[in-house]
Amino acid sequence: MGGVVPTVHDVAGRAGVSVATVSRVLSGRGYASSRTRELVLQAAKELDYVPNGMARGLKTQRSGLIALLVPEIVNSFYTTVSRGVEDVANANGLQIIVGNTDENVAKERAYIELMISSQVEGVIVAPAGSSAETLTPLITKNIPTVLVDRAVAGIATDIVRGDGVADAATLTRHLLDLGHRRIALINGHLDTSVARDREQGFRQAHADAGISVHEGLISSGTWFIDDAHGRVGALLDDVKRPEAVVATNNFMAIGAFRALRERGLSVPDDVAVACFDDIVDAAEIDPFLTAMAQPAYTMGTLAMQLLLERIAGTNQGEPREIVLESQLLPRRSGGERLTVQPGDVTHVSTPSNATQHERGTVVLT
Amino acid sequence: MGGVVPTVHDVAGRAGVSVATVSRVLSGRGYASSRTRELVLQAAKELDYVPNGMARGLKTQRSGLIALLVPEIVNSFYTTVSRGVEDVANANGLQIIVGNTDENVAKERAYIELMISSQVEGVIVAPAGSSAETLTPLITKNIPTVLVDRAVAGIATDIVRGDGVADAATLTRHLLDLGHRRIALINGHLDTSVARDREQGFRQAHADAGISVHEGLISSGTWFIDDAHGRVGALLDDVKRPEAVVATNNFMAIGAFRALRERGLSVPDDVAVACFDDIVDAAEIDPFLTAMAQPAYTMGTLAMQLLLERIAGTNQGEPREIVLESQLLPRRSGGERLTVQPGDVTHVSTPSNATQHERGTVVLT
DNA sequence: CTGTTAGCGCGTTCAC
DNA sequence: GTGAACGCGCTAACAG
Repeated sequence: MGGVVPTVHDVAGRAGVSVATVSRVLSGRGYASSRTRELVLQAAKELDYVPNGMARGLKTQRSGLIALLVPEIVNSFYTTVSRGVEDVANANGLQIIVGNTDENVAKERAYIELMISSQVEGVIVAPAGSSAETLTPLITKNIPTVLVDRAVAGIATDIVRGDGVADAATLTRHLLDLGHRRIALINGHLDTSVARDREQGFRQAHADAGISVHEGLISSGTWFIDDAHGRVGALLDDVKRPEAVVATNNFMAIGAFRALRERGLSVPDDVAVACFDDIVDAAEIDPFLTAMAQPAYTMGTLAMQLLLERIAGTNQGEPREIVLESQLLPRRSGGERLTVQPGDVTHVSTPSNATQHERGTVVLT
Repeated sequence: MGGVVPTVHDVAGRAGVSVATVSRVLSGRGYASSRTRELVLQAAKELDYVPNGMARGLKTQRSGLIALLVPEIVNSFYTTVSRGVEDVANANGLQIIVGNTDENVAKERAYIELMISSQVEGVIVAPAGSSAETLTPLITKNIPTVLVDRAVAGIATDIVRGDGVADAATLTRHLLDLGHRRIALINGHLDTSVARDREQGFRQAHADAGISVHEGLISSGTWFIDDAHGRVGALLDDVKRPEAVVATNNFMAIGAFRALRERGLSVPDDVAVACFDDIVDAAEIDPFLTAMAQPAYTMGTLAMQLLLERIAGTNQGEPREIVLESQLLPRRSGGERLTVQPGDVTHVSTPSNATQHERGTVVLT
């Protein structure tokens, strides 16, 4: 049982050639007679030789690695984004390494250090905070960086995101149109651009409709289930409970459902619920939750494509911003009176492929 | 600005000391006067110095990296496993890099090469196939390896898995008890140990009850949504459709629901459905889908703990096998006549923590 | 077409 | 307490 990992020297010795020849044959670059080539390949296979990526990377200054930093890997929105990133990366001979920052700036900072240390060739990040400080090491070191989902003030890089203001306005208007008036907004951390944008859109839809928002029904906090659970619970225990709840991400909607279920309240009869980012798995089983679905997979693929151009140097221009359209998926939790017909596009298909509602128009800014 | 990544030399120059001193200070090993220490730290901070992991790894023969290979990263079962792995790894100063094999042996092989090349210190893998061949490079190179979820004949390593036979028997018995007789088994790839085990349990439950299985209702194929969708569809279009469908993973249940929805059939009135591996997000919104929930998070943490012992050399003994108990979550899709009370444990909580039903007894074999 | 050699950035002896 | 020098495994010049 081996135990010792073979190196180029071992292969060279076995094939009776020099290390340089081995390197040339295996990396495909440089000349080699078909006979020696054969010899080397044979020896490499016999030894089960795998090149040491560290040594190679140290020499070539290339790692073939792309870093992806997401705030919450168990959230299907981000797994779908990551599939998009991965598919494009792999198609271009790059591997991705995923870091889960847990919405935690300190963890994010640690990951960025690790990524720099790993000599990744580029980074795609959905930032946990609003501070540019965490990301600056990437900028000063000229490591190609692309943001997804969330913008950060003071960081001028390519970014692929949704239109938080417009999306929130659309979703809110949808609820207003359904007759709801006391609408709660369970928002994420105001540190993030999306949270601020979505609150703005929420207010705007009210203003446009000439309806005043209920300030007491607006709250912000973390993006997590538990936090939303607590906040919605408090609202429900109040004398005048909200008629509808808008959660600014899918996890917070789950928190809302938990609070409702605990109190024996039913959706949408007692309280309507709608949220951002579809929960595909749930919708597959029962298309119930009304959601503003961002094109997660497409976000990932586009972010990776932008990154590729930066890495290759194809594009050295000004930072680009791609704003993708979301799609309103009116189902039943909002109190819709629509009857869903079999075959209706009220749910999305396998997240490993671009989905129907992901044909959002690309708006370049 | 910058653009050039600083090295030990830059730090040394700025601090007016030698590279050796810089290395000693920053790695914490070796002596240094508090004055020079100060100088070095200062210079490093000013330059935003981050050590080159490749160079360091090349020298120390340590990467601080753990590889995790899963067949399908968008499947919540595996994301939950990966959270478990990550939490334990991080607590021990290790980072994980995740590879998505897509149930594809070739992709798995490529990833394993990459992982070896990356000099990972250990590997946790849910194998895509039944062949030991893909994994042997890890064994011959003495890279600590732990399997999760799926066993592979001929690979003698630590493994953490569920009890496929018992779990399938329990779930099947549950459906039989509810009165279903024509039960379809939509199985995954028989290449994998779990698929074989689950079929065995399915048959056993029938035998125990003195009821014969309907061979025409048993099928196997890939673990993917689309495949299950097609197979269930064919069954439904048959003259005598099944009364119940057991999907051997959560994704295949989704495929079943798709086929049912297309045909306007309702669950459980027209056809009952149950599956392996809970879909937590869906259950949070509505605890509907009856499932045999494996303790995914715990699987991840235990696998990582076993791996840590192998890496540290604490345990050099025989391969261990940890078999975790699953929990039957009888909800409504199976045709249960239970009325679910608010507060009932019919769903699980945040997957980033060990959940209630994950208190499975640990059975050591 | 092939072998010798230098050096990527770091940690680590060993002298001083 | 500190610096000079070597080598981890690999690739890229340069000779031959």
